[in-house]
Amino acid sequence: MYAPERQQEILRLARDGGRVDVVSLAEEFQVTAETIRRDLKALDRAGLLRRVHGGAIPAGRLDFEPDLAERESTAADEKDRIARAALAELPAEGTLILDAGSTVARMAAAIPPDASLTVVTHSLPIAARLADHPGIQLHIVGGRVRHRTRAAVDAWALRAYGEIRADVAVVAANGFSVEHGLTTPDLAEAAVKRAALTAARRVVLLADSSKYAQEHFARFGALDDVDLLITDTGLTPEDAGDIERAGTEVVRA
Amino acid sequence: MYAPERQQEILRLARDGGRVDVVSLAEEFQVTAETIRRDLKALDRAGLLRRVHGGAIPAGRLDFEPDLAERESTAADEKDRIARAALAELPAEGTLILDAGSTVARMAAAIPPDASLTVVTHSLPIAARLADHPGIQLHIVGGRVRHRTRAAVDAWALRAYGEIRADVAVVAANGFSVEHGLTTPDLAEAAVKRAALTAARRVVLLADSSKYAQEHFARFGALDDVDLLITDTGLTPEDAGDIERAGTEVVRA
DNA sequence: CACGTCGATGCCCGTTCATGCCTGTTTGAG
DNA sequence: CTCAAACAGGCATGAACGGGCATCGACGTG
Repeated sequence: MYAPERQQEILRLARDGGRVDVVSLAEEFQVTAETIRRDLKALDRAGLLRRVHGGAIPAGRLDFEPDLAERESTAADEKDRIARAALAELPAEGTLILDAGSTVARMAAAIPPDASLTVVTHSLPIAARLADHPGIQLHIVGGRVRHRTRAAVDAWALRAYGEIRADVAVVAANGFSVEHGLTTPDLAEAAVKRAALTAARRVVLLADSSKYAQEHFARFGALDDVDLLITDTGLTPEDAGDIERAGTEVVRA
Repeated sequence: MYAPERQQEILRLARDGGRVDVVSLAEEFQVTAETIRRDLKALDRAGLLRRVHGGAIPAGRLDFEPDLAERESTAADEKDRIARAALAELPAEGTLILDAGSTVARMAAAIPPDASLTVVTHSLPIAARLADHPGIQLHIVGGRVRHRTRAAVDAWALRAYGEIRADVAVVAANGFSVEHGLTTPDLAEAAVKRAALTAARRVVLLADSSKYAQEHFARFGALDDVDLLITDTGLTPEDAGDIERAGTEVVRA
């Protein structure tokens, strides 16, 4: 049996039974578990299956994105520390722009109940989290909602940010460096991020150290657009020094 | 059972029953409480559930009614029937405006996974629910978010609806009658509803029979702005007749 | 036909993941 | 205010994972 045949069959089994597991597939097709894993990985990349630990589930069967429901990764811990440190940078009252991103979301979730803020965001998860916060006047920025990030983008979002002026913007980036500035994989999202940080008097960037020196497709600003970078101790003091010389204050939480 | 499957099921149970608790989930799935806690934490981080001591409640509930035990569940039953009937009125493809409201939210949650639609909504819970639907191009309408209904209102929302034209709008009302039309308690919300139904070629009203002959503070349209009313069998045939004579088709689910 | 290439598969081994158990701390109901 | 239940964090364990390397057979070229 050829690999594509086997994968086809695996897909059928998965759709049929709602799930498959590596060990029984290996037994079934008389191959090793490694081979099955490679098959599942291929099907996962093709978007036909969703890989889970121990097996796979047909795509679309789960009505939420598991990559949003990130498990206990090691990064989660550092993101939490960054989020807590960021909290200290929030004004006691005033207006705040919150970018999309898991670290920002975590910070939003930790905003104390007695805070009194006006918050503007284009992130759906963050808005959902803050909607019932009694002290927060929430404004959602409209637009087309990207599936992967659940953030609003395009014309409505750009125009909305063009019409406001906030005290602080808390933004995230997939990559940042002194030379290439702030980057993210998606162009539409980059445009909104740029609009968001332009609309604020003070810009705070939350990014764990793994993002340093990364560059992605779309650039949305220079590092000196950022007034304060909050990151973790994974960033070397030398790198921190480079960034500070470029004019951005650095906090290593 | 894989962790994501279990989490999916927990989410379903939570949305279904309004709440879940750690101990019964642990029993139900034959795992320890620690594992359930980890699941709930993951779902909480993803913004799908709100963690509380002892369990969790679904994020973005429209109203936290004190006891949704019995009185709610009977109403829920009828709302579900209305929601299902409304589903049949959706175009196979095209653009759809969804108003805020629990019945509309139920309908949105029941949109089949193979649907291919463009959906515009100013309701945060509905947007959150549809954001990961693979076949739906979702647009969120921006604006100030009202705490009680978690819907966007005011200038941004009004302008957005003024700029679009949809095939169908599915709207809800707190009260409806032939004489006083469609009413709701909040003025700002009424303005958005009016803008939403003006932006659609066809207007479908979802309202259970308890809303009939009710009038609230803010009026956002006449009954003959509505092309089709979907309600439950609690509406008497005579009342239905009155409404149909006024030019609105009535479906009693 | 001989030889080199390449893709598929299997094997090995260090790493990660999911889960359970334990312990000290926090929470909230009475 | 008290106390049992719930929680968080640390640790242990076995299964699952994934990258690197070896093998094997199919294929193509000279």
